[in-house]
Amino acid sequence: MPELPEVEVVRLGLERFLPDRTVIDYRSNGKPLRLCSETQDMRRLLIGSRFLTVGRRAKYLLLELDNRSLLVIHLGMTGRLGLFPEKTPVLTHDHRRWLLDNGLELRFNDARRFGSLLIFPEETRATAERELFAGIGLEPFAPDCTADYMRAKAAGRTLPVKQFLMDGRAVAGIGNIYANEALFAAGIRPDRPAGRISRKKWLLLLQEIIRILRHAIACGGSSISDFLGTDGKGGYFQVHFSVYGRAGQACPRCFKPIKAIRLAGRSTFFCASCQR
DNA sequence: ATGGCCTCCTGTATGC
DNA sequence: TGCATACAGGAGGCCA
Repeated sequence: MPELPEVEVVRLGLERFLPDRTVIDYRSNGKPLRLCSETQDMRRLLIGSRFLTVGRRAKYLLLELDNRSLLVIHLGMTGRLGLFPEKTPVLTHDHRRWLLDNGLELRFNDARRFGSLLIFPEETRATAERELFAGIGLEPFAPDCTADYMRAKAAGRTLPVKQFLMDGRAVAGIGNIYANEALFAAGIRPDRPAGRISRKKWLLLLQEIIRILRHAIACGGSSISDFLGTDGKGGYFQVHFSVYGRAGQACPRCFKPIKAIRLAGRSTFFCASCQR
């Protein structure tokens, strides 16, 4: 599922095509999503409105309209957004569709339906955003997301650092893949208690997180099985994976076999020799 | 407060 | 081939 880089790739795709487009129609196939606003609210607030900006916070996409309402989209594990000519056959998991004034349709496809689509009118959007993002940490690219900040957040925590990164309350947008990759790059074992990372290691880890996320965005994200950008094309950062999904294969640094364990139920990959 | 576990849902891979 | 099982990139809720 999409982590920060994949969501950012989708955002960049939408940003090229959505601004200035007016919504002509909205259709739902009635299948429930994890969270979804009522069809009547979507139609009332979106039809006749024009998209202005396409933003992102953590793994959420924020689409602002000219009536100042805000469409919030979360892709969950398998959500995809794509733009298609109106006549394109609708696929099984195309759950929601927005017809635009240029004959293209924005479609939300989500096999597992863990995604969310929420519309907030101008009056409630500020409150809604505050509640939605209340527990979410800093964006990794934000200037105030520093080693000292991370160290302070992790102080006293015995939780494995991988879970600390993925949990999003300190730093946003890092999921299973990029947590694994960043910890390898920084030479830190995923099961090391978050509170037992030195300042020097936090400096290195943050630097690697930023480098890897940027590189992944430049690669169009990671497509393991189902991530696609809005243009329907996959990313290729997966060819740069050092540890993720590489159990038993040679560590790119020392050539010893990569280990696979489960941490909080999630697949975890690391090199026991390079990561301490 | 913290951390572990479970759940939502479907598709795919693997093993018997 | 068919069937059962495990697992998948997220995230929120519940419980000890």
